[in-house]
Amino acid sequence: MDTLGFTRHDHTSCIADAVATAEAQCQAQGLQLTPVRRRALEILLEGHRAMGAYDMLDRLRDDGFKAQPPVAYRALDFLVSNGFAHRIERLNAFVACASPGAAHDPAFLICRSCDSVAETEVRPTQGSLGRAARDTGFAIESAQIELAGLCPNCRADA
Amino acid sequence: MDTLGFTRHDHTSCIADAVATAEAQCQAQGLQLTPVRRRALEILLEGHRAMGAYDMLDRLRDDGFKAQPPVAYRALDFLVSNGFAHRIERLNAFVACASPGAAHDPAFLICRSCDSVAETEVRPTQGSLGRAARDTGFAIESAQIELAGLCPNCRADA
DNA sequence: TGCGTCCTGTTATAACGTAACAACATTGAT
DNA sequence: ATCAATGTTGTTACGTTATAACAGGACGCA
Repeated sequence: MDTLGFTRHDHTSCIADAVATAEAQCQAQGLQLTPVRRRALEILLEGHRAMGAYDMLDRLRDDGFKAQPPVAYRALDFLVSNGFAHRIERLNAFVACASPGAAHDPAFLICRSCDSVAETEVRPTQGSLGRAARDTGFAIESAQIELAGLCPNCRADA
Repeated sequence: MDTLGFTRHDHTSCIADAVATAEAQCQAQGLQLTPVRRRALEILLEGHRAMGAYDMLDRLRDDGFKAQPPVAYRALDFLVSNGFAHRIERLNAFVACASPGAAHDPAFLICRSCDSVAETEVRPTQGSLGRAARDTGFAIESAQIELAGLCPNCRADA
């Protein structure tokens, strides 16, 4: 069980590593990490923070991309569907994945004060949730677990 | 651990009971279960099914309410903030609460085929989630757990 | 009566998301 | 070499979801 996102770390290399992982994985799977997609990933990685599609759009425009909404949504869809990012439903927003490449059922710890997001693993079919699903005959296909609260940094401020 | 929503039951009395519970609770807490709010609750209760705010709006209009979007959103906000309904983030939609009156951290089993929703209890601060949160110093304030899949009825059809 | 509070009615607009089509590049088959 | 298939981007236009802001009505209460 690994939790990232609220802790200090070497952020420059954290970005570089994540981009390199994405590159390698795209290479291996015949996916194209095009300039917009790559830049979108970098932008997400800059903060471990949820970012809306229109904020992403603005950032892409700042970088000189000709960007209408579909451009941002397509880049984000690519990142999400290939496991490089996740969508945070509660915020209508997106975060970079903390462990790209590894298949996982993520759960998110979302700070209501600074929107930073930490990601942790979960096995939804185990424990009480899985039991409840089995009891009713429900077949779980995907889980979305979002916990809201205060991150350690914002707790310290308050 | 109780799971409702996919099972056969006496639906007429299920609606009546839920409305009665809401009435009693409003009485007790000095809340006003006004006509729009009451009707909105009844509409949600008709199916154990997620319903969008604009669908609710249409239903209210059919019933003769003069309704613009804020009317539906206000009624739904009232129901949600007093525990008579829940918001399903994943669907931008709402369901009636399966155990109104009881304080609870709900988890939802959402059928991707028919949008019906079952509700089950969960204690997010226990188990691996709680452990992960404590390890990082994150203070959980609310949890939102949504499992998507196939309900028993839709499984049988397929 | 006049004040405060809560609720509703209404207008307008913000925020989020997508359908659909045109243009271009890459690849692979013939 | 050329053609078709596929995948990506650029663009317009629109659909869906949600809220700000203000006016007016109902009710309780000093």
